[in-house]
Amino acid sequence: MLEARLQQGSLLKKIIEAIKELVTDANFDCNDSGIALQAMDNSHVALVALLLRANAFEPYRCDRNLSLGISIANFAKLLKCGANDDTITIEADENGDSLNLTFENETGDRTSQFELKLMDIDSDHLGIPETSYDAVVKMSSAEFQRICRDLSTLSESVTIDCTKEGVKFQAVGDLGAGNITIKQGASIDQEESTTIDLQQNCSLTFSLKYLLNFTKATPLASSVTLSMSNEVPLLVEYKINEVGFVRYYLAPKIEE
Amino acid sequence: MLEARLQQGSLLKKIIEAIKELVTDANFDCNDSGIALQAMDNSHVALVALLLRANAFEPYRCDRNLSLGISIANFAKLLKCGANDDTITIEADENGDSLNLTFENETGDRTSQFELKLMDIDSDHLGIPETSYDAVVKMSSAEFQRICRDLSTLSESVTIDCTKEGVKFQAVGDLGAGNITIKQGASIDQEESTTIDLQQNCSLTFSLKYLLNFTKATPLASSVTLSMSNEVPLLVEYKINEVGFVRYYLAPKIEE
DNA sequence: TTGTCAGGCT
DNA sequence: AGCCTGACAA
Repeated sequence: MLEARLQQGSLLKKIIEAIKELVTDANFDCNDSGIALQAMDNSHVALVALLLRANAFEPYRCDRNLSLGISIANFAKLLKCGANDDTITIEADENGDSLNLTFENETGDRTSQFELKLMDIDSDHLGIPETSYDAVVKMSSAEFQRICRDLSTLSESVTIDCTKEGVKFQAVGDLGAGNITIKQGASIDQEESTTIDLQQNCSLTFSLKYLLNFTKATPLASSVTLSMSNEVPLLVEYKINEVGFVRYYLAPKIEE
Repeated sequence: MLEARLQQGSLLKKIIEAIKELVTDANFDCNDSGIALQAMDNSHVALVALLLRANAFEPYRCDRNLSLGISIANFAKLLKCGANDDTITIEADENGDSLNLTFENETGDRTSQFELKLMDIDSDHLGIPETSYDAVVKMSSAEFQRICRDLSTLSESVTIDCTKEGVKFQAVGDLGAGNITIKQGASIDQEESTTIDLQQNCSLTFSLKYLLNFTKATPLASSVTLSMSNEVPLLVEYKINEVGFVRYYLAPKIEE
């Protein structure tokens, strides 16, 4: 039996929007500490990890571990049936063949209930090692999105170089070439300011199509963290205040 | 060697937006007095002339005359990679096979560089005679845009009549007919006020498709000047404060 | 390629 | 506050 009530329903909507393009079906693993999801994207190139801590909900109740196989696309459809400032409650009972969604508006004079059929999903549960990275860049999520969007007009892929001076995004294409350099900590605004935690310079190349996809999570956080080591998958993390995170992993393109 | 730095980058973006629909490739002629462009539109019906004076830039440096063959479409793409309040620097070196674009944000913690490949373009350099016109109408650019937009729902072409009383725009089409008359000096606001400098009444008919295209320059100036003489191409001019102008020329339709 | 939706600008 | 442009999904 799971019961989880989320005051800020828009949060769940945004989270599902942030992953639905990449993952069509996935297991939501629920236990008393919260709800987690881990899944390879449809083309088995990227990996998505999501955590919603129990204390994000009020109340939160989960008697025993449950793995809810959810069609993300259908879940997203049902979530659109709730208004942004509705409270959302999700419930699953013991037999676990369906998920109940309840929307309540602020004044409490409207209640909507939806039932989502659950499915059996083979979980390719990859253990993700908690690595330490050579470079950890924290920057404005909007700026990261803008950079990915701009550079994708030039090329399919971007090379990210991290040095003490800053982080440089480069793309080369038919109509020309472009690079964008962000210096560390120049901005005064704390949230917007870029910080670079550098153990070692690194240079990696990634598919812009995937990065652009990751930036669907931009509405969830004002900043994003890019963690890199040479020849190791990039970690792109959006921390959601007091709630949890959405993380994306993407392997670098290998130099030929 | 050309180096030109424009504080208000949005200006260049707007200028290119104002001409890109008409002209896909054109030579930018640079000398020590500034940057100029003259080109027939793709269908060789209209003519576009652009001037950016050297003093619009700070600094401006152009050692020797250069003719930069630019794909306007690609230039526009790269310009979109800069934010509106970025400073833009354009540079071209001696061999002139590429143009460098640099964007810097206000705080200076982000620098973006883009390289645009140049091309060889045959310039059909038409000398434009500095005529004196029978009627010169200065009016609100927004109002002119609105008139063109409204009348193009009625017809393909508009007839403009200038008399002492004012300027009348007429269109006749299948669903009916319409005309809009602007009287001289009706508005109090100086910039918005319409003035008509009339030597002789005139009446000319133009393609609305082209006029509508010219009004892409509306964001560049609050007023527009229409200069007309019977059976002579119309001159539509947007003066850009302290910077230069965008001019469009369009031959009238001939009465059958 | 078209229609819908969100964000930015005037 | 309204209009317009750009982005995103079907």
